[in-house]
Amino acid sequence: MEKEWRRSMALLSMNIVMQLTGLTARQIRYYEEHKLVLPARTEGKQRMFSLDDVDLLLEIKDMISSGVNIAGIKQIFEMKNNPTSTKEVQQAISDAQLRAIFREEMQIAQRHQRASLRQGNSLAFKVKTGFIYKNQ
DNA sequence: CTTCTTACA
DNA sequence: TGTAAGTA
Repeated sequence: MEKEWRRSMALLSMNIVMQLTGLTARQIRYYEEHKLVLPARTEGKQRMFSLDDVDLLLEIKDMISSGVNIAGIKQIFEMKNNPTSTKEVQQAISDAQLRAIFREEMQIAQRHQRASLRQGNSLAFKVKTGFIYKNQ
Protein backbone atom coordinates (compact mmCIF):
# COMPACT_ATOMS: atom_id res chain seq x y z
CA MET A 1 0.00 0.00 0.00
CA GLU A 2 3.01 2.16 -0.58
CA LYS A 3 4.93 0.49 -3.37
CA GLU A 4 1.96 0.21 -5.66
CA TRP A 5 3.61 2.67 -8.01
CA ARG A 6 5.90 -0.11 -9.14
CA ARG A 7 2.93 -1.81 -10.77
CA SER A 8 2.17 1.26 -12.81
CA MET A 9 5.67 1.51 -14.23
CA ALA A 10 5.65 0.75 -17.96
CA LEU A 11 8.74 -1.37 -18.44
CA LEU A 12 7.51 -4.44 -20.28
CA SER A 13 7.92 -4.92 -24.02
CA MET A 14 5.31 -6.43 -26.30
CA ASN A 15 7.27 -9.68 -26.48
CA ILE A 16 7.32 -10.08 -22.69
CA VAL A 17 3.64 -9.26 -22.36
CA MET A 18 2.76 -11.77 -25.05
CA GLN A 19 4.51 -14.48 -23.07
CA LEU A 20 3.11 -13.32 -19.75
CA THR A 21 -0.47 -13.26 -21.01
CA GLY A 22 -0.49 -15.86 -23.71
CA LEU A 23 -2.16 -13.32 -25.99
CA THR A 24 -1.03 -12.56 -29.54
CA ALA A 25 0.31 -9.14 -30.48
CA ARG A 26 -2.75 -8.75 -32.68
CA GLN A 27 -5.10 -9.28 -29.76
CA ILE A 28 -3.21 -6.95 -27.46
CA ARG A 29 -3.20 -4.20 -30.09
CA TYR A 30 -6.85 -4.81 -30.78
CA TYR A 31 -7.75 -4.38 -27.12
CA GLU A 32 -5.76 -1.19 -27.04
CA GLU A 33 -7.54 -0.02 -30.15
CA HIS A 34 -10.74 -0.34 -28.17
CA LYS A 35 -9.21 1.44 -25.19
CA LEU A 36 -9.37 -1.54 -22.86
CA VAL A 37 -5.68 -1.03 -22.11
CA LEU A 38 -3.53 2.06 -22.58
CA PRO A 39 0.13 1.05 -22.86
CA ALA A 40 2.75 3.79 -22.66
CA ARG A 41 4.85 4.50 -25.73
CA THR A 42 8.50 5.06 -26.29
CA GLU A 43 9.69 7.86 -28.51
CA GLY A 44 9.87 5.29 -31.24
CA LYS A 45 6.18 4.42 -30.78
CA GLN A 46 6.99 1.08 -29.15
CA ARG A 47 4.44 -0.03 -26.59
CA MET A 48 5.59 -0.33 -22.99
CA PHE A 49 3.36 -2.15 -20.53
CA SER A 50 3.16 -2.06 -16.74
CA LEU A 51 2.29 -4.92 -14.42
CA ASP A 52 -1.11 -3.30 -14.06
CA ASP A 53 -1.50 -3.51 -17.82
CA VAL A 54 -0.65 -7.19 -17.70
CA ASP A 55 -3.24 -7.80 -15.00
CA LEU A 56 -5.76 -5.91 -17.07
CA LEU A 57 -4.95 -8.01 -20.13
CA LEU A 58 -5.34 -11.18 -18.10
CA GLU A 59 -8.75 -10.02 -16.93
CA ILE A 60 -9.70 -9.25 -20.51
CA LYS A 61 -8.46 -12.63 -21.65
CA ASP A 62 -10.54 -14.25 -18.95
CA MET A 63 -13.68 -12.39 -19.88
CA ILE A 64 -13.23 -13.00 -23.60
CA SER A 65 -12.94 -16.71 -22.95
CA SER A 66 -16.08 -16.44 -20.88
CA GLY A 67 -17.88 -15.14 -23.91
CA VAL A 68 -17.95 -11.45 -23.02
CA ASN A 69 -17.40 -9.11 -25.96
CA ILE A 70 -15.57 -5.77 -26.04
CA ALA A 71 -18.71 -3.78 -25.26
CA GLY A 72 -19.42 -5.99 -22.28
CA ILE A 73 -15.90 -5.69 -20.97
CA LYS A 74 -16.11 -1.94 -21.25
CA GLN A 75 -19.29 -1.92 -19.23
CA ILE A 76 -17.75 -4.09 -16.56
CA PHE A 77 -14.61 -1.97 -16.28
CA GLU A 78 -16.84 1.05 -16.13
CA MET A 79 -18.76 -0.26 -13.18
CA LYS A 80 -15.67 -1.66 -11.59
CA ASN A 81 -14.06 1.74 -11.22
CA ASN A 82 -16.64 4.46 -11.45
CA PRO A 83 -16.93 6.45 -8.20
CA THR A 84 -19.95 8.13 -9.73
CA SER A 85 -21.87 4.89 -9.68
CA THR A 86 -24.57 4.21 -7.15
CA LYS A 87 -23.53 2.85 -3.80
CA GLU A 88 -25.05 -0.48 -4.67
CA VAL A 89 -22.56 -0.77 -7.50
CA GLN A 90 -19.78 0.71 -5.43
CA GLN A 91 -19.80 -2.24 -3.08
CA ALA A 92 -16.88 -3.47 -5.15
CA ILE A 93 -17.57 -6.45 -7.32
CA SER A 94 -14.75 -8.94 -6.91
CA ASP A 95 -13.26 -10.59 -9.95
CA ALA A 96 -14.18 -13.98 -8.62
CA GLN A 97 -17.77 -12.87 -8.30
CA LEU A 98 -17.77 -11.54 -11.82
CA ARG A 99 -16.36 -14.78 -13.15
CA ALA A 100 -19.08 -16.65 -11.32
CA ILE A 101 -21.66 -14.42 -12.94
CA PHE A 102 -20.21 -15.04 -16.35
CA ARG A 103 -20.30 -18.77 -15.87
CA GLU A 104 -23.95 -18.43 -14.93
CA GLU A 105 -24.62 -16.37 -18.03
CA MET A 106 -22.86 -18.89 -20.23
CA GLN A 107 -24.81 -21.75 -18.80
CA ILE A 108 -28.07 -19.90 -19.29
CA ALA A 109 -27.07 -19.02 -22.84
CA GLN A 110 -26.16 -22.58 -23.66
CA ARG A 111 -29.30 -23.81 -22.01
CA HIS A 112 -31.28 -21.55 -24.31
CA GLN A 113 -29.17 -22.42 -27.32
CA ARG A 114 -28.63 -18.79 -28.06
CA ALA A 115 -25.19 -17.52 -28.91
CA SER A 116 -26.63 -14.04 -29.17
CA LEU A 117 -26.80 -13.78 -25.44
CA ARG A 118 -23.14 -14.56 -25.08
CA GLN A 119 -21.68 -12.60 -27.96
CA GLY A 120 -24.41 -10.05 -28.47
CA ASN A 121 -24.73 -6.58 -27.00
CA SER A 122 -27.28 -7.69 -24.46
CA LEU A 123 -25.11 -8.42 -21.50
CA ALA A 124 -27.51 -8.73 -18.63
CA PHE A 125 -26.24 -10.14 -15.43
CA LYS A 126 -26.92 -9.99 -11.75
CA VAL A 127 -25.08 -10.54 -8.54
CA LYS A 128 -26.07 -12.74 -5.68
CA THR A 129 -27.77 -9.72 -4.12
CA GLY A 130 -30.31 -9.99 -6.89
CA PHE A 131 -29.51 -6.63 -8.48
CA ILE A 132 -29.48 -6.41 -12.23
CA TYR A 133 -26.69 -4.00 -13.04
CA LYS A 134 -26.74 -3.56 -16.74
CA ASN A 135 -28.24 -4.45 -20.06
CA GLN A 136 -28.18 -2.88 -23.50
C1' DC B 1 15.59 -8.95 -36.03
C1' DT B 2 11.34 -6.99 -33.46
C1' DT B 3 7.55 -3.83 -33.47
C1' DC B 4 4.21 -0.79 -35.71
C1' DT B 5 0.47 0.53 -38.89
C1' DT B 6 -2.73 -0.42 -42.43
C1' DA B 7 -5.47 -3.27 -45.01
C1' DC B 8 -7.43 -7.50 -46.70
C1' DA B 9 -9.32 -12.33 -46.01
C1' DT C 1 -8.17 -12.88 -35.65
C1' DG C 2 -4.35 -14.16 -38.90
C1' DT C 3 -1.26 -12.45 -41.99
C1' DA C 4 1.11 -9.74 -45.71
C1' DA C 5 3.48 -5.50 -46.75
C1' DG C 6 6.45 -1.58 -45.96
C1' DT C 7 8.56 1.06 -42.13
C1' DA C 8 11.02 2.62 -38.17
